[in-house]
Amino acid sequence: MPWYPEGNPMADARKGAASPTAEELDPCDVVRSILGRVGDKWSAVVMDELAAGPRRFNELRRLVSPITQRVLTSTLRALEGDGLVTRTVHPTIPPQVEYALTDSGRALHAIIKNVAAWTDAYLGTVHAARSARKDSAG
Amino acid sequence: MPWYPEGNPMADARKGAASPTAEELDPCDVVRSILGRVGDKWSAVVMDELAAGPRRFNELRRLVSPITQRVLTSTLRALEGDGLVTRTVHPTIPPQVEYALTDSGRALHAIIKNVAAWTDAYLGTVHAARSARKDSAG
DNA sequence: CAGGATCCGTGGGGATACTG
DNA sequence: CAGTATCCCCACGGATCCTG
Repeated sequence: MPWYPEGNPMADARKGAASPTAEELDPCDVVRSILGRVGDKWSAVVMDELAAGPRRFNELRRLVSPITQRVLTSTLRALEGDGLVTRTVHPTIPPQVEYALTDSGRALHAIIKNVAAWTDAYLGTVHAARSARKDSAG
Repeated sequence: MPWYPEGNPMADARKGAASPTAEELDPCDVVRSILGRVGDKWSAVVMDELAAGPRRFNELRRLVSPITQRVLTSTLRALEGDGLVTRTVHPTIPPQVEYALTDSGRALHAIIKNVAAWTDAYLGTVHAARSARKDSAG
């Protein structure tokens, strides 16, 4: 039994098109959006850094290296929007904002680590396949 | 210890920019590319269908519903290029092509199912976070 | 049946400048 | 410090037509 819709997977789940009442919301769409989230360019890296403990914005910016400030912001907003990270503002001067993983974020991060383990196990297979592809392509 | 590079994650790993000699290839880049793969719009769905058994092209096309032929082709090529699925051509008339998961593909699919399980467990959390976001936005 | 070739719109993401 | 605002590029994905 598939976890994705028969007719229109994902659709505009990330835009919240029809705003269903949570119980009507298809888990399939959520799975797809979550896969898309951890599959985007930086979310997984950010989560992995946050797994070590709460971090501040520019701290993350440095840890996640060549990420742009604009992209880091939108990445964090997206993660926050799915309840994977929390954003805590300390009203000091200068402002201090701390980002941290939630329980769900931590659980999802564990799965990401499984992908890392998978890569460790199948690195040879992947590389062989890529080489073969390169081989037949010229 | 992070599974991604400090300086330049992903980079152009998917293009095979410098064609490293397999041992020099950073596993980190591979993790990112794999996450990107299962995070794209259709790969996970295709793999889930293939998990039930080998399928032919147009068979998949119907199962994965509104996917375009062009996109299904490129998705399958990408999966094949990473050694996640095999493509077997039977020289009949009309031509018959069968796609199937490899061992690594099956293992990766298992992880994807974990994400589905995660979603099942945290669906409420995710929805609550999304509602809250919607709440403060509108 | 299983694609290849072509055209095109959308938006993810990079660079840069500015602000409370 | 922690963002917001703008501009821009191009890869992803959709639509359509054509073929061995």
